[in-house]
Amino acid sequence: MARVTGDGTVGKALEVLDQVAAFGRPVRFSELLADSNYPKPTLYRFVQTLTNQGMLAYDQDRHTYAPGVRLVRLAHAAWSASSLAPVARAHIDRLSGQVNETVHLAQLDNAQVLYIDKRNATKPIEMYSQAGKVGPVYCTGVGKVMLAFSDDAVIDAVVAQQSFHKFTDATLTSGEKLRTELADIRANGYGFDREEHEPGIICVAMPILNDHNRVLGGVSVTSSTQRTNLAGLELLVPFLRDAAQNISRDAQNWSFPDYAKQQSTTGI
Amino acid sequence: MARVTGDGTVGKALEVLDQVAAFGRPVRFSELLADSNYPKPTLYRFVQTLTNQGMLAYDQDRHTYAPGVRLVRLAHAAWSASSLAPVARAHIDRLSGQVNETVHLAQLDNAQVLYIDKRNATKPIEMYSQAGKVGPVYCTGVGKVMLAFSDDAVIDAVVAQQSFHKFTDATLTSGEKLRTELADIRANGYGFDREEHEPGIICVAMPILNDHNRVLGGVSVTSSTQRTNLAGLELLVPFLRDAAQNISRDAQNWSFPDYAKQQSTTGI
DNA sequence: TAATTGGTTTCATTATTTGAAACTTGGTTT
DNA sequence: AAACCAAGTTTCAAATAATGAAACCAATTA
Repeated sequence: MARVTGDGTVGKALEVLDQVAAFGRPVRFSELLADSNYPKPTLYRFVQTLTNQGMLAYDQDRHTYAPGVRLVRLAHAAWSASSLAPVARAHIDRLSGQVNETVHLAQLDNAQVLYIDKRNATKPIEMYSQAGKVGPVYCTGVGKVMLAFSDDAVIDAVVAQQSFHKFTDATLTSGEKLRTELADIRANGYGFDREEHEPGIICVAMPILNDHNRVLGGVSVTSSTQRTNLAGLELLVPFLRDAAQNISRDAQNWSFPDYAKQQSTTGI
Repeated sequence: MARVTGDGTVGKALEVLDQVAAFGRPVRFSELLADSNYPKPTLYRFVQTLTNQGMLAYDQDRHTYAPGVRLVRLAHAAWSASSLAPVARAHIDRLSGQVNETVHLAQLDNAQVLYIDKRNATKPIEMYSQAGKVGPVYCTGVGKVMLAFSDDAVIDAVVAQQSFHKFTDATLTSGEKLRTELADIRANGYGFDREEHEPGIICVAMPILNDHNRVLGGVSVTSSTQRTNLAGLELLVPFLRDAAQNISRDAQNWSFPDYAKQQSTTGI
């Protein structure tokens, strides 16, 4: 369930891919090697293969590797086929208008929160710069609500992988405290971020569940202690619930039937 | 150089990943199998591995596979580290304002044009729906200019992989014609799309070259025959050239020095 | 010119992948 | 309910690919 390093060669190669991505900048082979468990020729071949495959891009002038553009194409597919984003778009827009605050749509990726879409009440959308970002599970609203409604096995695995870094005074700093919070969230049906990640930043979050109560994702409304408070955010729960239910419904109705529109006209 | 199916197990697994992505919707295992060269257990294990790794997402209720969210995270890294987009952003914005037409930023991915960023003069940006899209090399402005300035080996490989589907009356329908056009483009320094992909849609495109004359990407300004004509677009070449040169300069200066800003504050 | 660093190739050993066949599971038909 | 069927999963010996120590090459640097 949780990602296991080492299903075969493929797993190792993808590990290397993650490693390159983690640098956040072009890296030289020697830097990767210094940072790697693999012996030189092994790492070398992985990097070669990934480059051949377009998953890494090699800069001949600088002798550096960076995540390749093939990923962008694949992500486009991921974003439009697998994620909730396209289905949720209209509902996120609507919610954003109703609450006039920042709205996030997220899914779980391994033991992390992955932000899939975002509406910033004021500024225009800066999608690619935000979608794809990851955050911690244990101290974000969406993270906690998604985890709260996951299977026990997933909860165990994810809790075990949290760092519990103390971002603020309110950060939950142990698996115990997190589990207590998760129970509260299950009881309530929604959850808060009480300045646990960033001082002054609060949010209310709602899980998106399918008919079998499986977690599809989460939505949240974020604000600051200057603009409102937890009680104020709680007033927005009905809007959040509506959005979550609508997204869930659409996500489930969508699926199979219509793929006539597979390839739209180029439009580019 | 060009992507070769079958560097080892990793190549095969990524091939399967592409296959799933190509469906553009969640697929069942049996559909993949019907569409695959691999025997059942082999394909099965690839799909398992990719799912374990988060590169595919399995829907337990529908028994379907779709590109996984891990790709979105990796693509975020790709987009911000490898692609020109972040560096080019400001220049694309500026160009868009100057010409008041749709502007595209693209790179080559294998034998395809991959759109990395876009500015739509009028409507607000719809990034995710556009960035990540792919188009043909032989009948788009950016495709042709990027190819024109590529190494001979790349040209040979890419030309060999083009379908030369006749989209319009103006579409170049053979490798010969394309090569002639590429020579013209090299002589001129820029190129056009003369309604070759879609009737009524024209564009002027400029390659983005580094100091060693290697192709980093391409920029283009698109319009319609209703709004202007090729001569009109040609007037915009100076703006395009400026943008391309500025992007190139920034792309080369950027790189190593500054990665203090590695992890920005959460900002989410 | 020697030494060093960064990158690439070789090759025998080792471990993994492979796929035909057999099996299980869940759903459908009679 | 029994028989059937299709979809998905596991087994296991043979075939293949991955591994990494060592050696090699190519630029720099001392």
